[in-house]
Amino acid sequence: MEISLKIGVMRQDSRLSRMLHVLVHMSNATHPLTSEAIAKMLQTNPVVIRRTLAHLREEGFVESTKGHGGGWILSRSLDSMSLYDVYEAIGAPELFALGLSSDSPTCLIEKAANAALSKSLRQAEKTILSQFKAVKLSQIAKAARP
Amino acid sequence: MEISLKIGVMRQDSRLSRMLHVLVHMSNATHPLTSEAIAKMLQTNPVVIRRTLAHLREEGFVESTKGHGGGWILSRSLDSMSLYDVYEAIGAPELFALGLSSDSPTCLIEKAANAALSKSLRQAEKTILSQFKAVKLSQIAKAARP
DNA sequence: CCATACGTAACATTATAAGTTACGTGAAAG
DNA sequence: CTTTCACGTAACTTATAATGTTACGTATGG
Repeated sequence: MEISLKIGVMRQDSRLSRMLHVLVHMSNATHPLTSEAIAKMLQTNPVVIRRTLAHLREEGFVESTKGHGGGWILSRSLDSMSLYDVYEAIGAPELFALGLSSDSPTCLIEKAANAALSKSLRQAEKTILSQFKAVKLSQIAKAARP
Repeated sequence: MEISLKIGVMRQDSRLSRMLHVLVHMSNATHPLTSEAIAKMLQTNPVVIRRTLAHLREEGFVESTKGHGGGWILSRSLDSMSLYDVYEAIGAPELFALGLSSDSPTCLIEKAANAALSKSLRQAEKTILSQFKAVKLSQIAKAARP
């Protein structure tokens, strides 16, 4: 008898969540963290880690070094990084799962329906992004201390 | 030579958008609208229409009749239906494309990161849903009149 | 020179909305 | 009563993007 719990498969983009997690770990580390070690933390694959962290490196949030003793380190303080910064760094992925029926509808009704919907979503986007800007990673680190 | 424009494929859930569109059309119609006619409006397949409208029927927003002259009609006024009502009727689908890394993290840092993220998202959810509640379909219909 | 660790291309997997096919049921037209 | 229409629904396929995996190249420290 096999008791295999199929753990909640994510169909949503979890990169932001993962990067927040990693960055705080990095700030606690005294040595560079290897992709493999990070992958173990996040229960995923080293290549996935490298891929996503590469974006953060491009934005100057982390640095990577090769070879012995290499890995990933923070290049800025958690206090200088907001949730928004990380979100932007990974490419500002789509926030919403709801979409419009058509890009450029000719039907007036469709236009009006899309307008109503996107007005609400734009408003919510403002809410999210302003909250993202208001949260520094240092706050997360602080909240994680027992 | 074939010039086939691959029109923007939606990877997001467009059911809400589509249903808003359909319902307003229904309110203007003097006869029941067939799934096929609706599918043509929305540039999709009749079965997709029946599937989604079935939810609205269960909630008492529309009725369907079979056979000659059959199709879909509104059973309530657009003025009595909010965007939120439709959203709920189709099953209150996931609003956000961003997800958390794990359902029940044991890592304190992961917990803190997820908490920060979901706090923002919950706030945004409130924004969206309260806006959905504030918009009646009759407003969309009105906005669509030239 | 060898082990380590990132860089990256190429490919496989997965989940879900969406699309499609097929056939059943019921109702109106004749 | 038979035909046609239109919904009801099961079963299957498709599409897409994040995710996962394999493989190999490159740089670095010992």
